[in-house]
Amino acid sequence: MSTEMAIGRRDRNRIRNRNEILEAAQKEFSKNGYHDTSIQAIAIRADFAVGTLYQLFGTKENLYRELLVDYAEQARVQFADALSTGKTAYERLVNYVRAKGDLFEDRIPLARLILMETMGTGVLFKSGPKPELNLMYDVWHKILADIFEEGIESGEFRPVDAMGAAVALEGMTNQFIYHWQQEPDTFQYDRAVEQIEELFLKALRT
Amino acid sequence: MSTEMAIGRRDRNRIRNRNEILEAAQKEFSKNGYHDTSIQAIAIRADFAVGTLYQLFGTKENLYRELLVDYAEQARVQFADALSTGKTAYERLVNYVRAKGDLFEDRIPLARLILMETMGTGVLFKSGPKPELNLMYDVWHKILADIFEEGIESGEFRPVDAMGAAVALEGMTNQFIYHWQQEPDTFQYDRAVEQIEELFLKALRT
Amino acid sequence: MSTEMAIGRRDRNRIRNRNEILEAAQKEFSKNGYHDTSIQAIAIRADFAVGTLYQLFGTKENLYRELLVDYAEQARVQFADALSTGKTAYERLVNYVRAKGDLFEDRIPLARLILMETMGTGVLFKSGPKPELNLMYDVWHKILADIFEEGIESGEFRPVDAMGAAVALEGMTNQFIYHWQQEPDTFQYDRAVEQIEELFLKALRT
Amino acid sequence: MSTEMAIGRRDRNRIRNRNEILEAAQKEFSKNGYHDTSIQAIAIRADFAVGTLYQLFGTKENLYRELLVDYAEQARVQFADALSTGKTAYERLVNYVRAKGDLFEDRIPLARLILMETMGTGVLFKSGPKPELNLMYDVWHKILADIFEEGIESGEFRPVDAMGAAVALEGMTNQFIYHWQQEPDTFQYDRAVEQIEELFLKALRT
DNA sequence: GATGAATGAGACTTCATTCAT
DNA sequence: GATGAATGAAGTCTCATTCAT
Repeated sequence: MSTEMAIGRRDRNRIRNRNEILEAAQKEFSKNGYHDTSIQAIAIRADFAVGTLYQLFGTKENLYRELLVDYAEQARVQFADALSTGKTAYERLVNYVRAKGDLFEDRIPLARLILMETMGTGVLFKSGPKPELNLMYDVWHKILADIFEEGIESGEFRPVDAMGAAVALEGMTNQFIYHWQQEPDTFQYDRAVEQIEELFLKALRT
Repeated sequence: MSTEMAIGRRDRNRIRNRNEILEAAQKEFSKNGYHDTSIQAIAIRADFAVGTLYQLFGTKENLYRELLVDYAEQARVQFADALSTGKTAYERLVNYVRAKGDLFEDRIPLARLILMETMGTGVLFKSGPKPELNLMYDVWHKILADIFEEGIESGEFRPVDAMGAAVALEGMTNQFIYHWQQEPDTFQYDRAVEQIEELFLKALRT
Repeated sequence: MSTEMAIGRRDRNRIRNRNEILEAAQKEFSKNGYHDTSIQAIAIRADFAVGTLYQLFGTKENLYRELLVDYAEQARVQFADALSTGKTAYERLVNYVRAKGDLFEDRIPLARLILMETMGTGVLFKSGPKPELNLMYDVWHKILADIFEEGIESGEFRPVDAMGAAVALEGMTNQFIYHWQQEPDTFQYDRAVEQIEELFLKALRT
Repeated sequence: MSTEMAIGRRDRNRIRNRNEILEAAQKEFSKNGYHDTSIQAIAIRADFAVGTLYQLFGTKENLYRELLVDYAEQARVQFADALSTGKTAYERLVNYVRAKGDLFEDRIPLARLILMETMGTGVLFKSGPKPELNLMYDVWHKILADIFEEGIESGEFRPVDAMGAAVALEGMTNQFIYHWQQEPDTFQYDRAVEQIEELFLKALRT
């Protein structure tokens, strides 16, 4: 009835295949990293022929990029949501930290890839600009800085450097997430949230 | 008479060659990362034959490992030094943060490699144990945690989770270093030190 | 009532499609040669699906063959026409040389393909017999030889080896055409015709 | 004793390998043409590993180019020799025609490649300038034209267009060589030489 | 001990061809 | 009849590693 229903079988198939391939790619790339993952391996896991991956994604690098961009978009949406939920800046930031943990929990295998790319050590960073992925670094810093700024202006926070606070918060969450990945049995992310509050956020309040 | 004096021309040569090769390897690996650096490229830059590299290091992976272990040892020494300088835990931690920045400043090209490896996304983390490099992650966390513990026991710091504080501090410094690498013109690491004090360390004091 | 009148819409469509595809194929093959032209590229230019091309032509090689055969037939007709126009053998041969130039002028992009194939270096010559294209080589030599023979028998030409004369004439025209393609700005084919007369044909006359 | 004796074993090996590979490449390329010959096939015939071919020649196209350039140089030398032997321009040209036949007889498999490239339908002509191979087309025309010019100036030949005569002669020889390749049992190149004299060269004389 | 030519497994990518819709 | 997504064999090229000199 709607225009969206006009999406044909062809297109639906295409999208389904695309997603299945991205799913397989995510698992393989996360396991061994970009260079030690072959297109063959992804194709086998996805149960498609190599040619199909190339028809849909063009190059290995592009498949990888699409994977991260897909994920970055999801993240952006969820984080924006978290950051707009809560009365105070403090609450919003806690929600963000929690959402970041949730995202990684849902898609644990992607965690290493994301950390790698956001830390600037990844594949995509080598070749020129990568506007799609800026979301993951610059823009996130900026968005967080805005929340800190808000809190400062409303008198909720001490007058600190908002961008510095944003960088610090990002660093902490990343490191806690990494720590959590390394020792999933003895460390829960819930404790990370608590500690970030305790060690950092509370101290910002006036 | 001592065994050390027994180092002959042979061994001295070997060591000199080893260092020249590691120097070249550092430059090449830092430029393009592990996978996009070939042994032949390193050999050319070092002005040795590939066979010589294989005689001294066995495999490409091992050459890379030795490089990082070398660096990790330097870092360990410098950090241990910084962490034992200063009267209070607070001062020692500030010295550590400063020393970390200095280390990266001295050897900027290695920075990406280190960040990559310490974030767990590097080559060496893939396969099995990597005790030498734990220095770079686990052990550092532990050493920092000990300092926080000291500060807590002496009443200098609030009774927080010491390991949590260590993780948080590592995360912050890494992120500031990364930020600094990205925007070397507008951001000085000195400001990072100040902000880490302002946002984090001061708030720990009783 | 006749079978020819029985050509229905179906068949007319089929022929129209066939021609559109051949047109596109000609452009693509001429641009990049046989091996560097893909069926998909032809399909896109012709605005048909690849499946349609395969339904009509079976294989890539066959599509190519049909293209050349089509062209060869056109050429045969035009050359036969030229060779039967003119009172003397001399005139007929001049007409032929002119017609050959005209043909290449009309369909310049095909020129390289034809030269390639007639020089025996093309795709179709590789595998076994290729009777359709003999038109383009053996048969042409023979037809020309017949004209020379006629001229000799009628006393118009000296008693030379007719086949040798035919081969020589073909070689000259091909080389002039090639020369002309290489330097279209400074060399006109009209001059080629004059020179072939001057250097070769006139000398044959008694 | 001479400096040439200073060529070491290494270099001698390298040159021998190079030649063996070129030999194998010549056979394979001549059999199936550039595109239908794989580096694998050449490597197997030459009894080297693929990597060795790549170490010595860089790319497939370059291996092919070297092959033709090597050959072109041989040809240039032999033709220059033939063209400088003989008292009259007529004799020199006959010597050239004969030398051309000899060259092709010695290295029959290369004939198709050479014709293909000199006719401008080959692989190397697609991508920009190819100065090395100009020897095979432009320069040869020019050199021949100079001989005709000489003959004209000395009064030995009629005052015809020298470049036209050169083009005509090249075309004839090429076509006779091709004809000869096609029917090696019934047609000897000796007859080609005679006929070129009879049909073309003699008629130029005053 | 040093050398570097030789190796060959394996990676990415293309594209002629098929076949279910 | 027409479509074009899917296929997978095959090709080019790289590079870690070896070993005869």
